[in-house]
Amino acid sequence: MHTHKIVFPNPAGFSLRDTFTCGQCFRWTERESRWHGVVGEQAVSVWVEQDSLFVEGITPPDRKFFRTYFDLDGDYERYKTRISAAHPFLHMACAHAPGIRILQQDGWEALASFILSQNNNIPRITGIIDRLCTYFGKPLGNSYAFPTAERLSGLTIDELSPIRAGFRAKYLLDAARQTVEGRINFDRCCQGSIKEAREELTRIYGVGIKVAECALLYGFNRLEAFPIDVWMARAMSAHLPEGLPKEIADIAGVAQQYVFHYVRLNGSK
DNA sequence: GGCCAGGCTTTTC
DNA sequence: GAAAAGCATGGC
Repeated sequence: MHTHKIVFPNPAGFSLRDTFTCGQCFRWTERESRWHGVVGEQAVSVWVEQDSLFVEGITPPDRKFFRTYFDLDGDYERYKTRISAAHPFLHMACAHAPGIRILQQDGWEALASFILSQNNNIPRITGIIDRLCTYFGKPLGNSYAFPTAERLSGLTIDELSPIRAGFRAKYLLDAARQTVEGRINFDRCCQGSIKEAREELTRIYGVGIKVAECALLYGFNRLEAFPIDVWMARAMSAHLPEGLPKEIADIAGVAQQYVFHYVRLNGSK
């Protein structure tokens, strides 16, 4: 089958595995040393060879889109330097930080995904989202797009039951309906103050601070968002009881990702 | 079988 | 207001 391929210089230390499995996204799987996923309506495979990052699809992958998606213009060396300097514990977390980059995912997809993440574990979240896409997403060859808010907004709880989301189904439907009705201002999530952005999202039934912060960090390019889940809460009380140093408030989300990864691997001690 | 998982809403004190 | 219960599901 004929395919199209684009190539980027691979950023130093960038790890697809760490980036895709660190809990920020749920739709990438590894097969035969390549990562397969759907972004928007593009089903692609991605891999690293020597110093190059390849993105391949049936249709030509949009170069600018993927440059943004992988945050290839983000200076992660600079982020690590600043975060390391802010606190000894952060210095250690950075020293163990693998090549994670914060993906710039679609806002609606990130919002919906993290609504489904609450009081749940990553393997099961992945399963629910996989079923959600298979049942309700637009078919794309062998895979499916993430379903639109429009599609989901017309469903009932019963119709959503095959995805086995449990009590989260009603939250997802409220998010879809409010989005379609124009009650959630996505521009404000991207460009308003972080407080305004939070208010915009927590208007949704079932969206609290944690889910809002995740959606903002992963889906709305807000690096200052700082999600605190049970893992982060343990790490913060053990190592940063005074809170995150304010001089890195603008990149708190990046620090969060390194700490989250560190404590999941090593425990909070 | 109890506990936990990238929590939030509702109820109760 | 703070604390606890209830919520669906599945892996361990």
